[in-house]
Amino acid sequence: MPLRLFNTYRKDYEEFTPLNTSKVGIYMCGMTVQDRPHLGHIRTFIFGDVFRRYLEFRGYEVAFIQNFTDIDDKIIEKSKIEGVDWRHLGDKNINEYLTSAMQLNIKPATYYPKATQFIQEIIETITTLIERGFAYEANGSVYFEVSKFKNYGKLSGKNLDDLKESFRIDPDPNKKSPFDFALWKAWKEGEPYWFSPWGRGRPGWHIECSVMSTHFLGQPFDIHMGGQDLIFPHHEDEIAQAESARDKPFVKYWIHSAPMLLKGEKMSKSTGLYFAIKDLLENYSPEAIRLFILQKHYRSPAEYIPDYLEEAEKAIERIKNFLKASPAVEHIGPVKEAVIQRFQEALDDDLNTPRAVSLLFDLVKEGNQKLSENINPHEEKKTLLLLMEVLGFNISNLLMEKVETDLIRDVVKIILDVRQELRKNREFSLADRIRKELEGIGIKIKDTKEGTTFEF
RNA sequence: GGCGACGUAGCCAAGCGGUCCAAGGCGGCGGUUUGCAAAACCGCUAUUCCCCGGUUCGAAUCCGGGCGUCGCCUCCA
Repeated sequence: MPLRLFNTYRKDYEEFTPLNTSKVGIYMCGMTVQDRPHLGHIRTFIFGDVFRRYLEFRGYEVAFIQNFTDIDDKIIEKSKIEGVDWRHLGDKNINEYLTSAMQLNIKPATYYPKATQFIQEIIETITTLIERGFAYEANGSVYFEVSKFKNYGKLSGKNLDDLKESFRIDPDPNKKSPFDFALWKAWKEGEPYWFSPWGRGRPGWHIECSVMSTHFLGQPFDIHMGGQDLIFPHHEDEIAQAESARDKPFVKYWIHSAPMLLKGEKMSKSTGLYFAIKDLLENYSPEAIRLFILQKHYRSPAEYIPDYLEEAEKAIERIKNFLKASPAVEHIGPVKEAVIQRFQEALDDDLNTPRAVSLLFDLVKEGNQKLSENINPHEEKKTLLLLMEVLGFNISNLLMEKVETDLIRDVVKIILDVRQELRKNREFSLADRIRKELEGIGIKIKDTKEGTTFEF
């Protein structure tokens, strides 16, 4: 079965065939780090994570590059407002991302290049673009001349005439045309700078991605991912730069994920309308956040309200209950091939994670049925764990009990033993009171045929 | 104004020409189990897929026209 993906460049589904038979290169457009990572970013990155895991599951070796753009206008602006060094601001947000990503079980990238680590290569590429006649210098800045690149607008479906109609900002007087974009920005007092053939300055916003992606993955490379909001102008400009610098196609497949909405509006740094992922992780489990995201197709806009995370939390609870209620699985032993087949069909179909997720719950249901008939559901459980692994759920998290020490366990056991006596003597009101009070401090107990169980 | 996406049960969300008299999750209702709970199981919860036309033997699925929502066109995952 071929893997079918929606390629933004063709605006249609395409069968995935990597440039090299067994190796796949993915460049995930990461954050510009002027602000804290939020749910919208995480949605994109979790899809990237699942896509990568699925390719690995299918036997590909994946090089996954995710950048941090750590120098640009907004970072400088924001650091001035906050009165901190721009590097400090960037590092803070990068660390916040990496910590949250780890909690969310997002596989670490092969490399996390930063724009400031590639200034020399950026300068070289800009020099090439000038030499080849695609760029020009003006007052210490360098601009890409859009009219020189014949395919401009191909990715975003825009043409220069339409853009002309809709141009909304005052054109920079240094530019030959308002569509031209900066490759290098001349230094201004109080701003960070690097030395270049055009004087002091810093890179423009799009060039770092063209340079870093091809540095690690070559040109062309297989997959470039990111949010839909990057299609224009960011990715359009990346194509123009890379293809003009090297006369070679830039990227084979462009994969874009839809935005996270908040009260009907896009969650975004610029509006301040967002939920920082770190804050969310204080109230919800990483598994619930992942489930919530994967229950929607990556190309559909998704509304966020806290209730949805609550719902996902309950759904995760259902899976957890099954995992805890069923016996541990052996390493060897059969899995449900038919379910794995359907799982693959779902993900082969442009990464249809909602359909893939539904199989998880089918397995839980079948497994529970077996449990209630006293049959060991080892096949269901084994298959479930396998599928969850591919979807990036942290299995040990699901199986792990929360904060508890041996001492507390022993104390609770004593209490429950006494309660058991009360129940035997049919002193239910006292037994119920113990249950209720234990629940009040976060210890849930269940009376089953095999005895009373508890969890924190 | 230009370009694009979408509108499926109380809510979230798959399905994209027949196998759909429409997956899965949350919620609700009834039952089994339990001293009562919890968990779990069983059954029910969209005669219909925004509206109106059309194509077809057959449409949630294709086409046309409405209405509505969102994204991009300026920094954004």
